[in-house]
Amino acid sequence: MANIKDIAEMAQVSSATVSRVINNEQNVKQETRVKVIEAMKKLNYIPNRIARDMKVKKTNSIGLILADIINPFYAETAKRIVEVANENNYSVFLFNTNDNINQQEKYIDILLQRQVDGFIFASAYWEENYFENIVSKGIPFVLYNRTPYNFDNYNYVVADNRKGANMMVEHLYNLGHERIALISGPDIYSTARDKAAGYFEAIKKLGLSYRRRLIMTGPKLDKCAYDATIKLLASSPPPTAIFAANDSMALSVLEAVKRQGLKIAEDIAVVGFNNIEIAGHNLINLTTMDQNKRVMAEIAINNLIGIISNNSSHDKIQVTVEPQLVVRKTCGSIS
Amino acid sequence: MANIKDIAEMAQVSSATVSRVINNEQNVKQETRVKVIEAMKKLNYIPNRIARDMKVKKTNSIGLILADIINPFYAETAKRIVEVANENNYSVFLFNTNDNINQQEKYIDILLQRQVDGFIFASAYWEENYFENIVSKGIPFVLYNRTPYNFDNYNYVVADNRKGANMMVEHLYNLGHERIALISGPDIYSTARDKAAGYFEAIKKLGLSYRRRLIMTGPKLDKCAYDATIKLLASSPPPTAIFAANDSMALSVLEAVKRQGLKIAEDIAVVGFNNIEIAGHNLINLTTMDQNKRVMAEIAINNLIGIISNNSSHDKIQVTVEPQLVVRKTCGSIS
DNA sequence: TTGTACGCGTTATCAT
DNA sequence: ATGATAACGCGTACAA
Repeated sequence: MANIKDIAEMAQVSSATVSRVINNEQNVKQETRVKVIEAMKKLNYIPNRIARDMKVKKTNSIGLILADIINPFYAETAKRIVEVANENNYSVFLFNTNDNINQQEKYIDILLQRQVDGFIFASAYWEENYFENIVSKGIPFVLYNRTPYNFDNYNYVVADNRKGANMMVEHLYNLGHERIALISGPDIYSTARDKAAGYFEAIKKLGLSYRRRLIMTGPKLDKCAYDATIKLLASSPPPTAIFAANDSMALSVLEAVKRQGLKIAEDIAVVGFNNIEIAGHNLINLTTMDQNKRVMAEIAINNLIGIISNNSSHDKIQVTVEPQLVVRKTCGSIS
Repeated sequence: MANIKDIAEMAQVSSATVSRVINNEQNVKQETRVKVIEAMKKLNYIPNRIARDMKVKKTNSIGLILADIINPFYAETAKRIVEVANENNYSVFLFNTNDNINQQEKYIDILLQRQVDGFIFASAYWEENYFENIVSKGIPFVLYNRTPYNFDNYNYVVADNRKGANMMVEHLYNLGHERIALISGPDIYSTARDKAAGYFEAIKKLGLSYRRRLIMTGPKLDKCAYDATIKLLASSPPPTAIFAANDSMALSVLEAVKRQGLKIAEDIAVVGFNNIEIAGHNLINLTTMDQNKRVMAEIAINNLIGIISNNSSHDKIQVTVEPQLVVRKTCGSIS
């Protein structure tokens, strides 16, 4: 592997000059520039980026830690984040916590050692205390989608889940539903908390009676959503609508409803949250809340890069994106 | 940011000793070890991994370049690759070519500069010449799923797409179909070529007549599959079965069939390839070929890591995994 | 068991 | 416009 000195030797210049042409600096004679470039070609030279990074103390790399890349919601945001990062000459390390609460801290440590310039967390738990640790190191990060319980001082890009859930319940109410069940993730996710809060808010606002029986939460999400649905359908009186806190869970709900021989929409309304791509498929037609993932992802990555380059950690990025109701067919229509 | 010297100073030892405790070497007195560890804690020390990497000439990082993380097929393999890599103390850089043929080479160059220890390519095009360039640099890589036209000397993990397609056509034939359409990606993907080859092989073997009209290929995949289906259904006589070269396309085919008011399975059989998770959903029930992505991904990453650590680039990893027919409902049943 | 000294491949400073 | 050289933070002989 040729290095900068080999090039210098072959081109009969100093390594400083070679460095100049590598970095496209202008103060170098055209003639010597071509000499150097030829030498680089001849030796198949590849600049050693980590040596450079060590010197300039910047790696142009970021860490993306997310909950589950299988979930289309995360896949869609990961795609956009990686794209925009690359366009700006950043590379991204991908980590997948698989919602395993112990991985997070380990991955952060690895990324810190690797000297990343910043983080995006799409995997935060409600109770988390080590973000302070990161800010104390002065390395910027933005929380995506989920937040820990105390995040007023952090950068974040989230959806207004409380409002979205509220709107969704109201939509179901307007369709004539009064027994609306909620199937949500566990409280360790801020998204689950906020959606539950919005749900209760709406229940109260609309004067619907609160039924503990209709609230299902659990850690295994998809698998849990299926089981929860079976239970709900067996209860009496059963709910007339089921609100799943995300589309992946809603898919499981649909599956359970069908398996029980009930007609979706007709016998029971089902709605989700996220608007993942498959939700719009005409074999699914899931009514859901769109989060504009593409825009959310862009805001997150662009601002992270902005903070990194300006080093102005003064202005916090705190964005709450309004979700939008997407009415399809699983919720049925006004009779 | 504290460095190894700061620790050495505070702990009243040499930096060499600090290095020893960082790397958990045994030849250091317990007493001094704790002194050092305390100093590290006190100064909130984080070892600078890129300085270490430069010294030892190994980064424990790999590059994963894939075609489209949105496609569940790639998402599912990416997840497993990242998981196994992490378990083995490797970090992975993720790049998404979005099937843009120009990105690939650029990303390879970036990864090379970043001194990755190896690559996994799940995005190769049929015509590609720069892999030789990488082998000449001695850095190992494995081709995943797709291959370029000349890959006998490379490591690869692929499915037997030819055989899989052949089996699928035969399955449809056994169900009574004789006009079987193929909707496939363009020939720049080895997977598309191989599936087409298997399709023709079966057509011939079964004595079915070849109809040019029934073969649709195109670059835009999903969108193209939808349009192709519309055309196929309008042709006369229309096919009685449509074989889509992957599940994502099959989903679009299903969508088009439904939109045309036809009954899936009853009026026309539809089958896919990949067995992505949603294919098993009981609102979809897509008949498809399972590729055992989890195992394929494990083979790829484990072997890559093996090659890296053994440095024995002698034994090539060349694995072709047998796909397995998964019969669900979109293909209909024997009447 | 510990310390000294050098090198990894760059960039940056200061000369010239 | 170019060169000499000192960092960057760490590992690793080699010596002690």
